[in-house]
Amino acid sequence: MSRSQAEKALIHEHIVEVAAKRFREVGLNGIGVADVMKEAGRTGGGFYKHFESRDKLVEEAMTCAYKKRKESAAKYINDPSLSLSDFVESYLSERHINNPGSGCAVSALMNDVARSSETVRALFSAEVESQIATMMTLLNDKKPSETRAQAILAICTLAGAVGLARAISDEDLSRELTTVGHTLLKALEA
Amino acid sequence: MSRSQAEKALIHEHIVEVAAKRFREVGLNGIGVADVMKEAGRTGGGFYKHFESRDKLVEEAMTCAYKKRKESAAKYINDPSLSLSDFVESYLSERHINNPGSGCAVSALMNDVARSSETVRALFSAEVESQIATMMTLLNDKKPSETRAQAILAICTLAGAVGLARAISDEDLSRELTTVGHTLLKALEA
DNA sequence: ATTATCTATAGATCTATAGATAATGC
DNA sequence: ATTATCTATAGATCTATAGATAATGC
Repeated sequence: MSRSQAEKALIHEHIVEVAAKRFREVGLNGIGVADVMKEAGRTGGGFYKHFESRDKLVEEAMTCAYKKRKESAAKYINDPSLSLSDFVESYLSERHINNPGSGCAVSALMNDVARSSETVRALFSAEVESQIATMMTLLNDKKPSETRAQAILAICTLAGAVGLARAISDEDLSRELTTVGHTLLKALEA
Repeated sequence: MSRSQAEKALIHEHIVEVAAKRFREVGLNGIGVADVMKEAGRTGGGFYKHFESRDKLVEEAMTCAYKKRKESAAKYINDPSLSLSDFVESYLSERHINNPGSGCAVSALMNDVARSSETVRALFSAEVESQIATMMTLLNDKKPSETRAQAILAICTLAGAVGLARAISDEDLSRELTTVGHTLLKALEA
């Protein structure tokens, strides 16, 4: 019934990954610890040998979601054949809109985070700062003095568009919102 | 102990107003019906003589929040001394960021709505469509063919900025995000 | 008589803990 | 012996309902 410490670490990581996915799908209060454990293939009672509290799971899950997102954003910086417009297209894609569980936690959970602990909000702040840095790298700065302001415009627009597109039931309007990428790119070129 | 039907209607309206405020502050699942009743000066048990279910309260509260927001947006359209930049400044003001309970329900609850019923999402869709129309009126269209795209850019940017600014714990970064208004207005003028 | 509100509570769900079980690791 | 996991449950909270109470309105 018991496991080795190495196995426990893998199980711990798996629980965090399941939570990171489910929290983005149903919100930070949308699933209980017993169900997260169940979906990770464990029983609810074992939870508190892995986490001090539910809040700690939320913190680890957010950190996990941010880390995975950074890894996926890195390819747009490292691959010279990919540019800002590819990133924007991917961020506003139907695939991203329809799969919050594997997508950007910033657009999926900003409202939840606004009502969360200082710790969760601090992790979120660091992630937004990191996303601004990534965006600044993707903007090949014609006007260096405006690069940061442009990066902030891009992030607010993208996060807003995805958040709104997911909330809207009218599929045509939802799709229309994602065309904001073209308007944004035009505005950044000007 | 009982009240007249006229009084009941006033009480009903007051319960909806309390819910509209509290839902925007703590999320659609952040407060129970008993506490809403208590804050409206009633006891929890009377709730179901006013609403068929908790979901119905959410629907009425969202409708109420949208209606009040439309009234407040109307003055930017009707008063010729107020322009788009005044609206943007007000939307991104510290006052709006710090008071979600009396602010725009779209930026405060988009993530919650994305996980809600078809009815709630349909009400949200109509509100976004209405905000696009308002924004189009505020944009004195130099290029009419692009007015709608520009309105969508503005709404995504503003909703995103307010959502992010509320979630971020770093006050300097939060304030910096609200300067996106200048970048947006410049982009719309170009 | 009807009904708006109140008190009380059933039933479901959630966080966290206690104690039992069975494998690890010195 | 230690510990990772399991079963079971205490205590809190939430939606919804039942029955009592007291005012309205024909």
